[in-house]
Amino acid sequence: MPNSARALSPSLRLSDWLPYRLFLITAAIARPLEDFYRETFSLNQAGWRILAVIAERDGANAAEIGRAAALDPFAVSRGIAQLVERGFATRRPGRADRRTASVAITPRGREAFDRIAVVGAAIETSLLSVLSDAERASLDPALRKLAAESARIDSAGWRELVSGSDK
Amino acid sequence: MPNSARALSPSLRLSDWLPYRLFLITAAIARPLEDFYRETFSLNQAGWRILAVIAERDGANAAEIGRAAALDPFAVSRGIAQLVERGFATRRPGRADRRTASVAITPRGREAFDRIAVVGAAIETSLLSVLSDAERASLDPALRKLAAESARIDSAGWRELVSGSDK
DNA sequence: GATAATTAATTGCAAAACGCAAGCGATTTA
DNA sequence: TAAATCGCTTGCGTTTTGCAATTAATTATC
Repeated sequence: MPNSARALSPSLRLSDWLPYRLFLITAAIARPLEDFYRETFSLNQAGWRILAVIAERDGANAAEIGRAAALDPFAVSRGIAQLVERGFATRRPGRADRRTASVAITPRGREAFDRIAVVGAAIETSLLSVLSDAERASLDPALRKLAAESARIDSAGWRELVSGSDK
Repeated sequence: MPNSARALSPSLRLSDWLPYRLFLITAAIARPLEDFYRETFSLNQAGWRILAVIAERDGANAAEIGRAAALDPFAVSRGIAQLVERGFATRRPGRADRRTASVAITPRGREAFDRIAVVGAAIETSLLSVLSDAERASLDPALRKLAAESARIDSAGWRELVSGSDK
């Protein structure tokens, strides 16, 4: 293949581009859920994500939360402050290393999480209901691989992508 | 099934929850690309998304751009302003209806798009390379269906999700 | 075992992004 | 032709972000 073909059009066909398609789906899903927890509990996205993390991993520290919720340390710190303010979480110094924060969910926080989770579960059910069994079955491992590869891409940074033909 | 079972634990297992998994992948992919176009062309997310839309659909108006890029009219208007300021696009009144804006990409804008598209294409290639042929084949229709269903969920709003067992 | 270096997390502040009311032509409807 | 509507933009107050600097705790060095 003459390389002029590529030079003429790297031509991302936007509507076919995988990251774009994932983005549109993710954005459409997130919107109604966000409306719900904002109106109902005055939580912002970071607050909700952190709440969800500590609902599953009670007592996590800020670094763990950040990793699980894709938030930088600043956002985590502010998000925790919001949850504490709402009475949804408590923050105490970690047992072993007192530089770390141990963030625990409160009963009120658990209650809020459960109510948001109902909506979240309904969204997931709706989504899965339009897929065939075969699609559902192959989606899981595919997403698992995509998660691993996207994490690699993220940590490697764009320079790796732009320099020579990788791999 | 006694409804107490459900009341006890709607228990979203966060790490298995489809919207969460999609979100993590999308966020990880978006980060390095955003770093690239921010550092290289001083574009923000909205600017890049609009640029990508007009690269494919030259002369689109604000409403079309908004739909394709998941942006509200305010964000579209400001994003266009940013592109015009950078010399990447021009804004003129529409031919038929002069209330609408016709946004065209300039040669400089095309050039910037092509350079960003190279990085974007590399990301996609990387992602697809970790999937088997079978996974790649079933991913496309699955995402198509998920896109349709997520759009429906979005436009219906959260009230539909929380009220009675839907469908 | 004092001191320097590193780490985890937070705070303060300036810059950027956002939400929304109001505005302005252009067009459609009555 | 007057009123209503539409497509888009602007202004402005609020919120969110990004980052430097800070604090407190821990680890490494001599």
